[in-house]
Amino acid sequence: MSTATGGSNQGRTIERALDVLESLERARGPLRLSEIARSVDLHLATTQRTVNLLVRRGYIQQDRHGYSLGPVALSLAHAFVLNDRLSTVATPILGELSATTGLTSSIFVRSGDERILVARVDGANPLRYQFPIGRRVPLNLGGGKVLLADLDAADLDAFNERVGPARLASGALQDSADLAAQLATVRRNGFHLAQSERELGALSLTRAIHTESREAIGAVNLVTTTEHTTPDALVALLPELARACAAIAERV
Amino acid sequence: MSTATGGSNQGRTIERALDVLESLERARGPLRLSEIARSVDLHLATTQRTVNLLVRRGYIQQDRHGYSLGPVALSLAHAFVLNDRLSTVATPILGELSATTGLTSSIFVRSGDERILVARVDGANPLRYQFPIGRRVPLNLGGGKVLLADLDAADLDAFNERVGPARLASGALQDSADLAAQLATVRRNGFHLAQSERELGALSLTRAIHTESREAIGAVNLVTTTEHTTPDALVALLPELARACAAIAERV
DNA sequence: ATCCTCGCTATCATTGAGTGATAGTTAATC
DNA sequence: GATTAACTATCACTCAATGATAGCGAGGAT
Repeated sequence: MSTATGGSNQGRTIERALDVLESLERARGPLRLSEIARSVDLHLATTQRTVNLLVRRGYIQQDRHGYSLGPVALSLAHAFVLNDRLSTVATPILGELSATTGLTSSIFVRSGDERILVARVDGANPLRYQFPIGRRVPLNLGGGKVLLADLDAADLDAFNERVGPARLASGALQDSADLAAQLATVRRNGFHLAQSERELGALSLTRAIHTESREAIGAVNLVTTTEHTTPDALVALLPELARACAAIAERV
Repeated sequence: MSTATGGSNQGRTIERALDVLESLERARGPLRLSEIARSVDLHLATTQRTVNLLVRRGYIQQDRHGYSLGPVALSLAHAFVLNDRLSTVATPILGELSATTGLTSSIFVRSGDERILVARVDGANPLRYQFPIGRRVPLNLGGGKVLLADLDAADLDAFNERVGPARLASGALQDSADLAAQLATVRRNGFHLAQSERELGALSLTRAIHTESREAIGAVNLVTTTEHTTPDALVALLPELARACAAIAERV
């Protein structure tokens, strides 16, 4: 339940404050002080001091139902969007990509053991389900795999250890052998084609953005549904996708 | 330069981490470690530990030019937008308000000694200048005054002491007597009409959202320009504005 | 009325986590 | 190849964070 730095011992205070913030991020409604304390496994007194400080600074707000994230979250995001090189460079390129393909395109980056959607441009055919900016999504599900492909065996094992197997939209679990096989395919092809992984009927084509030094700094995604397109037709758009990735890598 | 908790001594560690975050929020580009240290007045070693921790957690990212805010800012904002009662309740009401008036409407809340734009709906006549969601704006400039109107003399003095006089778009300073007079007008009229305060040629009509207990939880804003509307015509929209505020207060 | 429970706040002795001075490393620049 | 810049690592000291406990106020139940 907790992001739990466990009993670890360095940077404890700040780490705990971030745990509190993220417990509110995950919550689907206001939390009581005691609920926060429980979810991050902190003493009530410690939680109280931390929460009150974050309230004073606007990171948390309180109403009669409890505590939730405060408006400063918006300020940070606003500043991020203004300054972030990758998202400012990528947005117009996603615009072209969506214009030429007619599909929704998006870009995401790795953050810890998840990925975060950083920018999105909707295509002509709007999607039924939402994929909103800022959302945290598993790395080992759908297009996230292109960001795992470069991990060596030890790092991948450690990753699997930390996050466990992903559950597909079908309900099936994706074990580590499945994942390893798909990562090999990604390495061979340079892209990932996802069919009903995150969402039933969803179809996505994803490619990593590599710098000159082969480091993946993010990935670009084309999303559609089986109703609109066939897998083969989507893969046929790979050159467009690759061009967008190259253009972003060049300008970032 | 620093948000400086000064030499104060409680919650120091977390407060310093937030200072670091907000120094990057204010920065108009990547900052070097030493620049962060200077701007928040911290020892380099302390800054380094803090920054590295925030990098590990995704709140800060590093590139060859230095440090800037990380993508987790987006995740927090995403969660805020999903959960915040006020903004979810207000958005459709702003939609109606903008539809009937044809103007851009927005809602902001107080956060510390500033206000933060929480939601906005554009009108038929798009504005030349941007007023983006998440932006921090002075409380003592433009519509922000409706959130200061209920302060007693001592609190207002303390506020003026902390933030100093606002500078109007004309370049003139607004001293504490100016401010006090305008706050009295706000109390009498129940709204504030701003003419070229934040931006030359801008015209805005603002009203606070009061709960049953008379507490102001935010404010609603109608913005236009002198080219499109006269002050009198804008004030004539006050009933619409008041209705929106009442509707929000009722449902929040 | 009286007794609980719940949600939050306040106090305070203990101690170990954060601090900051210093030295080290890497990489670029002249 | 010397010099600067940017960041990292180490470590003894001490002060700030900690957590146990007590307190307060509001709302319900008996």
